[in-house]
Amino acid sequence: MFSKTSYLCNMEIIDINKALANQTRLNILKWLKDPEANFKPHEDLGHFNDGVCVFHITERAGLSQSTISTYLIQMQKASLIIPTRHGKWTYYKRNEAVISEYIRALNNQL
Amino acid sequence: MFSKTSYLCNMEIIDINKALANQTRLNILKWLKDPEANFKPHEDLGHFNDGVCVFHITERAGLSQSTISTYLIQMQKASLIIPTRHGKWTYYKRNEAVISEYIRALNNQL
DNA sequence: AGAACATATCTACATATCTAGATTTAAGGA
DNA sequence: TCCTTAAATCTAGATATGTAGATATGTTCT
Repeated sequence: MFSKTSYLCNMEIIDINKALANQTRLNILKWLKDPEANFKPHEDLGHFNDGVCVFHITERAGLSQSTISTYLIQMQKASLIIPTRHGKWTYYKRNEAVISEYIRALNNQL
Repeated sequence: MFSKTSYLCNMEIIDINKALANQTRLNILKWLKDPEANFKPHEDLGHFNDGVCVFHITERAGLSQSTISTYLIQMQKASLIIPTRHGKWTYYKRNEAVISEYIRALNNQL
């Protein structure tokens, strides 16, 4: 049988390190840890269950919409965040399982 | 008073993430964890107290001497490794204090 | 001093990343 | 259906990274 924990392979760790090798992307991951503290409440949804929408992240980061969209997709490909579509908004939330597995992997391997 | 532990600032974490966003550099850091297992003994010195010389790391990595030298200097600038000159050889060993501080910082901040 | 060797630096080129404006796609509302 | 808005994709130029060959520097040996 397989263990319950998911192990990250080398390549995935490299992709995560690349994603976190940029101040804005690192900030985004930290901001998403506490959406209430870092973003204004989203009027149409009223909660942060699925994270924060691209528009608000763009606003907070101060870079262009296309740049932030590109960053978020890169972070999503590295499995750091999870997108959820609500109507015309895309919400991104942290993938806590992968983030803690990543830290555990560094602890063991580094 | 200041705490005894040294804290890594944001910029240093980014530099470490950049250094670790490459398979060869990540490998080098892991290899240096156990020089006996990963490198042949150095004839002229007979121990690994100061790590492993560039020549042996180059040999193990299979990239050019100039590439590995460049990588090692980048890792040193990110404080991940410490160079020691013995005659014509430069030995590099892990900077364990920074590495564990880095992991601790990720644990706290990520 | 001169030869030989280990490492660092310089130069160069290919590829990747950063970033934004323009365009396209998808969804909602008039 | 048409207009508006949010987000993704396309295009492009500036900058950074990956990587190696050539050269310079520092050290040891003869």
